Amino acid sequence: MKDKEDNSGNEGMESRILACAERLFLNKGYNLTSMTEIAKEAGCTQALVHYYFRTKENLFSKIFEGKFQQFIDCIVKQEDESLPFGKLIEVRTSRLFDLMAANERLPFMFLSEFIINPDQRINLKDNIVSLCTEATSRLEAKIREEMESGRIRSTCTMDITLNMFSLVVTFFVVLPFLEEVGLVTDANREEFIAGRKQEIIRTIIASLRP
Amino acid sequence: MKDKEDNSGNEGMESRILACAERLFLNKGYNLTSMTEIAKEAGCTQALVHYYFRTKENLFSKIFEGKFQQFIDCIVKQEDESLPFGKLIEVRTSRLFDLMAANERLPFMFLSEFIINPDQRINLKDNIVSLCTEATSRLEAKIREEMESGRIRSTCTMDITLNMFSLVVTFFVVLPFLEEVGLVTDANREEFIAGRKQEIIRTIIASLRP
DNA sequence: ATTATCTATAGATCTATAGATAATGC
DNA sequence: ATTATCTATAGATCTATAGATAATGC
Repeated sequence: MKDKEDNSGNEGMESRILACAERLFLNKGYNLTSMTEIAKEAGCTQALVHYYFRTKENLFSKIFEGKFQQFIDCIVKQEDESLPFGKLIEVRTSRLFDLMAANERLPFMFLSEFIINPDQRINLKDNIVSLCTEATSRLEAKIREEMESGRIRSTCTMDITLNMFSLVVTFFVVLPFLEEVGLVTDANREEFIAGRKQEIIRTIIASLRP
Repeated sequence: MKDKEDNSGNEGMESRILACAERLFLNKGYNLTSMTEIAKEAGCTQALVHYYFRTKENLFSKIFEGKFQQFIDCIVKQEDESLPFGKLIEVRTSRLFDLMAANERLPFMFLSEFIINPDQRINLKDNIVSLCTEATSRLEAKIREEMESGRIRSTCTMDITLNMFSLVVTFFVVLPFLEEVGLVTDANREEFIAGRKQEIIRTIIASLRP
């Protein structure tokens, strides 16, 4: 009865706190966000935030792990294996791109929390390994097959995966810069993002031709 | 007489402090590094750090701007314009890659300081714009020429630049993960990095074929 | 009764500065 | 004399907790 986790309406302080904490952690990372600030945003006392989540660590973990799971689920989702190779790459890239578009601050959260404090906080190492294995294993066989039949140039799964990841994620990390600098405006934003998505897919596929 | 900035030997507390601060800021970002910690590492009192640099902000700016300038100088360096297009892309990518290899924590410093606090601290916007303009302008004409003569597929400077930047920078951001997870070890590290460098160049060039 | 919320406060930091003392260069 | 260094401390935060009070469900 306690874990409603509803979030949908304006029901209850607990979800208000969670929502505010999520937004703040995503925008400023763990260390720059204070319990006091979360409380102020949620409209309650800072003691109440501790009442619900005991420690800051706790609150952060809850949010981070939720986001991470969501990320995994999306990536690992079973795709149609019968698709031709090019289409498969396209579907996968497209899905990663959309996920990032819906969570633009996610990479920043990862960087600021996981890379800075490798030892500390969350132990997602195993999670990450299995994610990578899962994400690449089904691709691996297909890639080998394509290479052997000469339909793509010689390369490896790691490189293809890194290329996909690099192109998609960096775009969203760089986007705020482009906006601040005026290269992307409110008017052309949607179009710019859609265009870049197509270009990334085109780049990956074109780069694989023999 | 005061700004020796020698750094080479073990001469003087001031350079010791600068060196320690640089290392700490690069590894943990501005907010996670305290003056106390810098002092402790440098082997002096925290008051002394203030004596030399007055404020933390000051100390950080000095280091950050130095790094940024170094970055600009390296990117913008005049290359041989007479090189064939493919070679030019290769030289440019290679140079960016080597710069990153020599400053693996740089992207992190950028992210943690510039993206989190866009308004705050350093006003590098103009610097960045002129860097981008400078970096792409000389390429622009060449790209148009290649496209018109059909030697590369239809694309634009922005996309090529983003591709280069994404592939190179993300690799170094991801590298610590790959190490932690065991995919890259001390034994294969050098080889892995060199291999990835070649693959990135190959990817960019291959993706441009008509 | 139990659950949700507040006030108040202890205990850690951290930045910055004032003021004392040691080292150095004329 | 000037420059480099230290000790001590003021003043801001911040996390976490204790203890009081208001709201809610039987």
